[in-house]
Amino acid sequence: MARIAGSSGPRTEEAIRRAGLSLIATHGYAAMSLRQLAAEVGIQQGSLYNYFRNKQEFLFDLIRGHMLDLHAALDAALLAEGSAEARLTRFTEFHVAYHVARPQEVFICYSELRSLEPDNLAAVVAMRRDYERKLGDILDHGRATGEFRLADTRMATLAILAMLSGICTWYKPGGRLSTDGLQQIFTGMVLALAHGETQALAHGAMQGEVAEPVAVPVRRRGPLRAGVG
Amino acid sequence: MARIAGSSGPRTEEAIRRAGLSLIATHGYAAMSLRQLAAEVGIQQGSLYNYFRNKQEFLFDLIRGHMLDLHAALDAALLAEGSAEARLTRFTEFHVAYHVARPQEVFICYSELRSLEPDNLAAVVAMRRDYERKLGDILDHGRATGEFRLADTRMATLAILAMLSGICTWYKPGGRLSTDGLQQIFTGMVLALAHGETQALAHGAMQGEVAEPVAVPVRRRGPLRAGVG
Amino acid sequence: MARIAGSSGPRTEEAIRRAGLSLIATHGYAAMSLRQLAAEVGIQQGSLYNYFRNKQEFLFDLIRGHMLDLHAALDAALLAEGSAEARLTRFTEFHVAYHVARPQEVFICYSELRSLEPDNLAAVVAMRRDYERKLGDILDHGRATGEFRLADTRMATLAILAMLSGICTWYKPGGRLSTDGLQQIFTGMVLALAHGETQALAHGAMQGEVAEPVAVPVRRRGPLRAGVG
Amino acid sequence: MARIAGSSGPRTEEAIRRAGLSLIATHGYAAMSLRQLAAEVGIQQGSLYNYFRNKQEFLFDLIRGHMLDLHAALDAALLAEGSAEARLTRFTEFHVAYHVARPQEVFICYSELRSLEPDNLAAVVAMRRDYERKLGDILDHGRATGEFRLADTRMATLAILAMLSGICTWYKPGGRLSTDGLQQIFTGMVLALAHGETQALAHGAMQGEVAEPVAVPVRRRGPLRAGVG
DNA sequence: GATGAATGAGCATTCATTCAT
DNA sequence: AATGAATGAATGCTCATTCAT
Repeated sequence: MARIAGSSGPRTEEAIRRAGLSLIATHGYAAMSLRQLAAEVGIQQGSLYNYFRNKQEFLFDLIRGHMLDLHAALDAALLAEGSAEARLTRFTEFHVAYHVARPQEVFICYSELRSLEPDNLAAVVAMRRDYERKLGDILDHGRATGEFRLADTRMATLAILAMLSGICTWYKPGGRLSTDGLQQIFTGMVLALAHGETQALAHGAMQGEVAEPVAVPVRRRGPLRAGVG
Repeated sequence: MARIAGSSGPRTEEAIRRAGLSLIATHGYAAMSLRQLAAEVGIQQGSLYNYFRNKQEFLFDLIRGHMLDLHAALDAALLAEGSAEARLTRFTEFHVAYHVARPQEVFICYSELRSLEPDNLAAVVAMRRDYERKLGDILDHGRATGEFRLADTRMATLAILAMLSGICTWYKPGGRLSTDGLQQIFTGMVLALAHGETQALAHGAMQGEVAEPVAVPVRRRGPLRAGVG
Repeated sequence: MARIAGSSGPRTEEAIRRAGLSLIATHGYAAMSLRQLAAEVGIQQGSLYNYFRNKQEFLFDLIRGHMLDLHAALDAALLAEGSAEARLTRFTEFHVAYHVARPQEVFICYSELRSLEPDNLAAVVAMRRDYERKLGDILDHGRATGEFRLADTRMATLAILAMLSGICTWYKPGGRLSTDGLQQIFTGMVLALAHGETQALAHGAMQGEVAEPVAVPVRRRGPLRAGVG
Repeated sequence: MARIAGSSGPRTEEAIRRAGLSLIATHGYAAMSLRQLAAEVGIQQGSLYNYFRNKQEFLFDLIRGHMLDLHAALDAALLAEGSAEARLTRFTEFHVAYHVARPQEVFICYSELRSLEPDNLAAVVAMRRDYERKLGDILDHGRATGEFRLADTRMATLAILAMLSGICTWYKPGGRLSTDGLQQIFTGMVLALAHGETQALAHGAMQGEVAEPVAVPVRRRGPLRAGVG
C-alpha cells in the first residue's frame, strides 16, 4: 500500500527502461505485456503509468531517446575534418562501436518501427533519414573527389547501413572478436566496397551478359499443413 | 449455416496464406489477430482451424515453406559450375531476384524467428545456417583460390547477407531501379567487397593507429517522458 | 469450452437485454460492470461481445429500441380522432399505462441520456423531441379551440411529461393503486391543469404582487466534512 | 514539494465542492473519477483526502448539505401563516426559485440517490420524506378547508414535486423565461391542478368508460444489434 | 496542506481456441 | 468446409486509496 519506504522515482524509471528494452528486444513490442514488464521491475502494473501515458508512448520514448543519442554521438565522432575515406572510416568505426555497445536499443529501432503509430513513426523516420544522409554525404563527397567509385551512392548507403546494422542481430559480448577487431574487419569491407566498384562493375556486367536468368518460384506447391490432408 | 455454396478448400487455403503473409509482414505475428485474418479472407474465425492446428503452426508453415523454396531455387541457380567469382555473382543475382520477387516472405523469415517456439525455431535456424553455409563455401573457396581477399569469411558472409537482405525492407515494385539494375549494382558491391579487402585493410589499419577512440554514451540523460516532470 | 449443448443465440440475447435493463436501472450504466451482467446471464464476459460491439452500443440499443416501441404504441393509441380533451386523456392514459408496464426501460431513457455518446445522444434527443411535440400539438390545438387555457404550452408540455414520467421513480407493482386507478387520477390532474389556468393565473398574479421574494441561500456554511476540522 | 505558497484550505475546499458538483451533475457520480476532480481543482489526487475520507462521503456531504439548506430555506419561506392556497403558492414559488438558483445540487439529489450507501441513503430519504410531507400537509389542509379538490393528495404531492423538479433538467440561465416568469407559470399550473380536480375527474371518468384499453407492447421484436444479423 | 509514488482490485475489451450444428 | 456461440485467460488501462516525504 502506498509508497514503499526507499522507493524513488528515478531509480524505478531507469529500471523500467532497462527491463522494457530487454523485453522488447527479446519478444517484440506487441508480445511484451505490461504485466511482464511490471513483474520484471518488481512493481504493480498500475505504477507503470506514473512513468508513461501508455505503452505506445513508452516505445516511442525508448526509440526517440536512442535516436537522439545516436545523432549526438555521431556528430561528435565526425567532428574532426578529413578526407572522405577518413570520414567513412570514422563513421564505420563509430557505427560498429555503437551497435556493439547498445545492441538492444539499436535492434528495436529497426525492428519496432512498424509498431509506432503514424505520427511517432514519421518523427523517427525523419531522424533516420538524417542519419542516412550523413553517410550519404560522405559517399557523395568521396565520389566527387574520386576517392570512391560507386555506381549508386543511395544504394551504397543502404547497403552499408544494412551490413553494419546486421551486427546487432548476432553480436554477443565476449564472442570471438573484440570491438576493435570488428571495427577493423568491417572498416575493411566498407572501404573495399566504396573503393572497388569500377572493377567490380566490370565483372558484374560481364556476368550479366552471359548468365541465364535466375528462376524464382512464385508459389509453393503442397498443402499448408504439412503431413495432414 | 454450414458450407456456403461454392466454397472450396484450396481457394480458401491460398487466400489464407496470402492474407496471413501480408498481415504478418505488416503488423507482425504477435500483433496479427486471427480475427483480422479471417475477416481479410472473408470467413469466420473458427473456419481457419480447418487449415491449421493453431496460430504457431501457421507461422511455422509459412516460414518453413518459404525456406524450402529458397533452398530449392538457390540450388537450381548454383547448378552450373564456375569460378568462385562466377558463383558469387550467381548467388547475388539469385538472392536479389528472390528478395524482389517475394519480399514479404523473406521479411518474415528474418523478423519472426523470435515468434517461433523452440522446436520450430531450431528447424528454421538449421535451414538458415545451411543457406549461409552455401555462401560461406563460395567465399572460402574464393579465398583458397586467391580470387577473393577476405580477412574473415564468416564476417563477410554475415555482412553480405545483411546487405542483400536489407533490400526487402525498402524495395517497392515500380521504383527507380529494375530487378536487373538492382542485381547489377549489388553484384558490383558484393564483388568489390570480396575482392578488395587487402587494400582496404591497409586503410583501416592506418586509421586504426591514429584515430581517437569513438565515444559511445552508455546512458541517456533526462526523464522517460519528454517534456513532463 | 466452446458451444454448450442447447445454447441458443436468441435466448441468450433476450437474457442479456433483460439483465442489462435491470442492472442499469438499479445501479446506473457507469456503475454496471460487464462482469456483473455476464454473471447475471450465466455466461462468460467475452460472450457478451457476440451480442453487442461495446457497452455503449448496448445502452444505445436498449434506449433506442424502447423509444421506437414508445412511438409506435403512442401512435396506435392516438389513432382515433377526437377533441383535444379526448386526445389529452388518451395520451395520459397511454403514458401512465406504458410507464407502469415498463418502468425500467422508461427510467433509463431519462436517467442515462448523459451516458450516451454525442451521436447516440443526438439520435435519442430527436426522438424524444418528437414525442414531446405530439403532446405539445394536442395542447396547442386545445388552446386554439378554447378547450384549454394555458399560459405557456411549452412549459405545460414539460410539466405534464415530468409529472407523468415521475411515476416510474416510485411505482411498484402491487401497490395501493391499480393501473386503472393511476390512469384516472393522473388524467384528472392533467385535465385540471390544462383547463384551469385562467383562474389559477389570477391567483398567481395576486400572490405575485404581495409576496415577499423567496430567499434562496446561494452557499452553504460550514466545512465539507461535518464533524471534522 | 509539499505545500505550495499561497495554497489555502478553505479556498481549496470550496473549489472541490464546486468542481465536484459540476462533474457529478454532468457525468454522474460513478462516472466521475477523483483524477478528474483533482485535475479540475488543480491539485493532486492524494490531496483530495485532506477534504473528505472517501468518495462516498464526498457525495453524501454534498447531498446532505444541500438538503439541510433546502429545509432551512423552505421553513423560512413558509413562516408566514396563510390560507392553503397562499401556502401552496409560497411553496411553489420557493421551489421554483430554488431549482433555478441551484440546479446542479437539486439534480444530483434526485439522480444520485442510488449511489448512496444504505445508511447514507436512509438519512437522505428521511429528509426528503419530510420535505414531501410539508407539501402534503398543505394539500391535506387545503382539501380539508375545501380550498382544493384533490382525488388523492399523495399522488398530487408526487405529481407536483415531479412537475416542479423537472425544471432542473431543462432550465438554463438566460433562457426565454425569467425566474419570475417561471414562478408565475408554474404557480398557475399547480393551483389549477389543486383546484380543478372535480371537474377534471368528471372528464376522466367519462373517458374512462368509453375508452378502449391502451395497448402497451411488452416486448420488442428484432435483434439487439440493429442492422446486423 | 500538498506531493508523488505506490498499491491491488477492477475495468472494458480482445485473444486463440473449441465444437455442436 | 463452414458457421456461430461459447470459453477462459489475457490484454492495456483506470480506479479509489494510502502514505513517506
